[in-house]
Amino acid sequence: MKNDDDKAGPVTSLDVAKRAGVSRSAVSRTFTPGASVAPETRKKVLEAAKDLGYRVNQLARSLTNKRSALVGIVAANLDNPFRVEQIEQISRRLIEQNFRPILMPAEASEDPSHVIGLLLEYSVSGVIVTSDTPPQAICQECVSLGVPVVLVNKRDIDAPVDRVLMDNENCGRIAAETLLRQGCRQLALITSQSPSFSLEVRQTAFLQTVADQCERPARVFTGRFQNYEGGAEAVHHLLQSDQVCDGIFCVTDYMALGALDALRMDGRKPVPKLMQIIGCDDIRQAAWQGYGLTTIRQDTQKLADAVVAALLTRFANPDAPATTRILPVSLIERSTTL
Amino acid sequence: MKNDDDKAGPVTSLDVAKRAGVSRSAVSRTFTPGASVAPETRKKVLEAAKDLGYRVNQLARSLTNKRSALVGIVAANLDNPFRVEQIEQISRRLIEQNFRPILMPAEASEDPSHVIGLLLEYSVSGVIVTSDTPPQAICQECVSLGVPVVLVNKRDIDAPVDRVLMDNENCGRIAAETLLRQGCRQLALITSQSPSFSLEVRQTAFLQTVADQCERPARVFTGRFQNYEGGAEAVHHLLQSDQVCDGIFCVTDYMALGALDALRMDGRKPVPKLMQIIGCDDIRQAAWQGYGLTTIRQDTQKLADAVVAALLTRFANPDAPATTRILPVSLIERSTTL
DNA sequence: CTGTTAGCGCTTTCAG
DNA sequence: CTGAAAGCGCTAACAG
Repeated sequence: MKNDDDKAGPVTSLDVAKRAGVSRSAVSRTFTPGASVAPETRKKVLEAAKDLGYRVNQLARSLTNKRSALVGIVAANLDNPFRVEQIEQISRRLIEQNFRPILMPAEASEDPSHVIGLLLEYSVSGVIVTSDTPPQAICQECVSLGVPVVLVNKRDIDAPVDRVLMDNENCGRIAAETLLRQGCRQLALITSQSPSFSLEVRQTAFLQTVADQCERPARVFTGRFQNYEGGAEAVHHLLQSDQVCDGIFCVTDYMALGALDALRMDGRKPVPKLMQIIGCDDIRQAAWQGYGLTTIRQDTQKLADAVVAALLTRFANPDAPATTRILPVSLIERSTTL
Repeated sequence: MKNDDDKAGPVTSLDVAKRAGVSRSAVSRTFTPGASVAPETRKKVLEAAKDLGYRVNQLARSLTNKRSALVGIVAANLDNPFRVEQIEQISRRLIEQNFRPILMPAEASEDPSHVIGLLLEYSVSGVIVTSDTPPQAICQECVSLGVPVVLVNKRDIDAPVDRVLMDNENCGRIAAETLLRQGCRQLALITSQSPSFSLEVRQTAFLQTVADQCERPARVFTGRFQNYEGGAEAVHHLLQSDQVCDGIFCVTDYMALGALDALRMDGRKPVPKLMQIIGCDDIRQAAWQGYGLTTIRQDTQKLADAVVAALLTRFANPDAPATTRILPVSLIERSTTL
């Protein structure tokens, strides 16, 4: 039933107004949730809009509102399946709440400032950072522009930004306690040479727990990168060292899979018989038949909920003090532990 | 050196103009690539802008330009690492070209129309679809609104939209020829019960090539889903069938990994000795030590380049006939073939 | 090269 | 509840 006007191009609220025989304001109100329009008027407008194929121009709307429904997501390390799960869940929640996520993949090393600047030009109403912790300066700038920043699994910072973390400390603790409970006598920690904040916390908690509950301190082996290859590399160091070891905590599943494969390839230390291994994150690959990795799960859905909740709360109350949400983790036992 | 005015809020071009002692137009021109401004003026403007912390409001700019730099990416199946690589590369290219990608994860099954509608409200200047082929109606609508659509690895459609495909036909052919060349006598095809367009083409080409070059036709086994579990499921069917078979083509690496693990778990058909297997896509996991999957590679960087090129070309020439870009593929031999 | 003027499409007071 | 009018921040035509 589309009635092409003479002039092509997108249909505006004025077109709809004319056809419905009302004013632009009436049209606007019809499409503004919670505005007062007579049911009669509303009906006429809706009908005209449908006939014409009208769509609100959100850009124009944002211009007056001073706030768009655009939200930036700054993400690095998309090769790690865990990161992907995070951003997928976050995007979905955002869209459910009628936001539109702008995805900004960032180099792992690169300073997120630049990318955040790019977002600011688009009047995003919020920025979610899952890459490196952005410098304080840019956070301050966002805040002073009224753009909330939510940091996911990032270090604390001296700026009023909200954070969502999973309970990294507990990850390390649970890993250590589980391995010891399963009878391991000499533990090892596998991590990356330049650990991010989360990894650092996991490491420290693990090492501390081992120190507290076991006579032998855990040994530490590292790979250059926080990925599959890094895990394999660390295992090579471990095997070369010829030191006794019967239980490993890998700070991420992504590294753990590399470690596990390297261990199996080598063959001297069958898992879990002579070597037990626990990862962290519960990426889908951990559950694959070929791996069956025991790990510590964090629920990316809950994480996404928390992130979006943080954002919404902040919109409602821009001047509230910065908050930190810590999400619980749980052990998932599969076949790499006894 | 930020000079807070009395009135807070974002700095506008007028603020900069005043401070630099010029008109708003001069400011606008300074920030418009390829506009003519006297170097002197430009300098003054830039300085004032920096002092004030000015940022162009792209939303306002888009409103006059009638075209934003927003580009929608509609993606499903983000659990498949290959999809993730695609969208990561595409996002990066887009950002390099100063676009901003809006990520719309879609349910695999769901009709992309709705999601595209959400994008249209934001005056996106293009839509890239890697999920299911959207219905013709919505494509028509995009086109008539001047919003180019680029389909990635999707079926052709009766609407003027550009497509980027990899050479799926060659994938199937190469797989068949390679397996036969390596001495396989009885081939099998593993695919999903409801194959997407790409998979269908790969299947058909594989089956056809086998029919042409081998006396025994290939057998087909399917899993319910196009994923790891689906691959494993198909292998179970294959093993249960008790039919002879010494070479498998899996239509995606993602399925192939599940197939490989199931085969190893079972143990009766060691790979590659008694069973050779070839996947397709070359996801990173295929190269993992634990898998070493022989596969057919498509270069996601080239794909991203082609997608963005299609978009740019279309901007330059909106009325050109629809194009299809087909990207070459190549065999990567690892350890699941002899 | 520069400033003035007139909108882009929408929302939002403010009277009626 | 409704319409008229003003303006969000920017750019594009046009004279100068």
